[in-house]
Amino acid sequence: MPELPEVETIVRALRPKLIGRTILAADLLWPRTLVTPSASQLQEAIAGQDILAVARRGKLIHLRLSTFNLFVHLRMSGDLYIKEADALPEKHDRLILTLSPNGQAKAQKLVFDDARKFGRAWLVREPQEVTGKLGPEPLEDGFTPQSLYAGLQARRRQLKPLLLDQSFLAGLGNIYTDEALHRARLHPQAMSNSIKREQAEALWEAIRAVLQEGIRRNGASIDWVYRGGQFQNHFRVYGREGQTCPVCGTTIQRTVVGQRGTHFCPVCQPRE
DNA sequence: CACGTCACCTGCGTGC
DNA sequence: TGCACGCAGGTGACGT
Repeated sequence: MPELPEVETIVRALRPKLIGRTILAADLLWPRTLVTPSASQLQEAIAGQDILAVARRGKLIHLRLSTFNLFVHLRMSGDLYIKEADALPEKHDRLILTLSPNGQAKAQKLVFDDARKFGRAWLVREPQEVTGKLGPEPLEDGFTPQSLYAGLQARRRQLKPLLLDQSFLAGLGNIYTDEALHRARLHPQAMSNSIKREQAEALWEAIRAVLQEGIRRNGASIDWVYRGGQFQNHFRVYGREGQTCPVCGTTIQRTVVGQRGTHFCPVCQPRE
């Protein structure tokens, strides 16, 4: 489900409900969900931790706690939401955190739900332990047309796998990469070091535009997991194989690049 | 360093 | 209805 805009949407929804509350207990239902610490150390470490801030780094959800930092990566099918404490456990619940009551609100719990079990959580002292290898945030000031151009020149890789590499840029996934490349009129398999300065500028602009539009529409919901987003109704290429390009009317093609389904317009995005 | 392949998992849609 | 198959928003560990 989630790329940067979907994670940002979840973070914005959770932030006002979580800040100022205390985690009372943890219940780990699928042990591999927790990378660190060990399941036996989790309870003692997390009980009594206050939630000071709720943030996002790339696709990671970051809860800043009194003395620890909790990170959650939703991977393919994860979701994170608040339920009433007396709600029945569901089939795909993997980690449940009991929250202190919030004013007159009833006791609640923060649930990490993940059908495919790819999602992961970390409870660490230092954020760097989890975020250390991530590339720049595409919507922050450190990411500029110049830095993107320099990064592209420094590598010799196909554009799509490079943009999916979280150490190159943090937050793009399969959908937003296809959408950004289409907006920038670049072929997914163009080599990064062949990109001209003005093309890099167009790509920078396209990346920011698709992410901002995704956030504005509360993300994309394209399967049974995520709810509420509208961006899926505005895809130009993703999932539109056989339909027409909204720019030129050509039939959108689907191919496979780096094991990922890849959608593009052969006219707007010529291979050259 | 770049790339291909597999592994991790479950569930849904399609076609026979 | 059942069943096999392909596909899925992500990443990490391999081998070449």
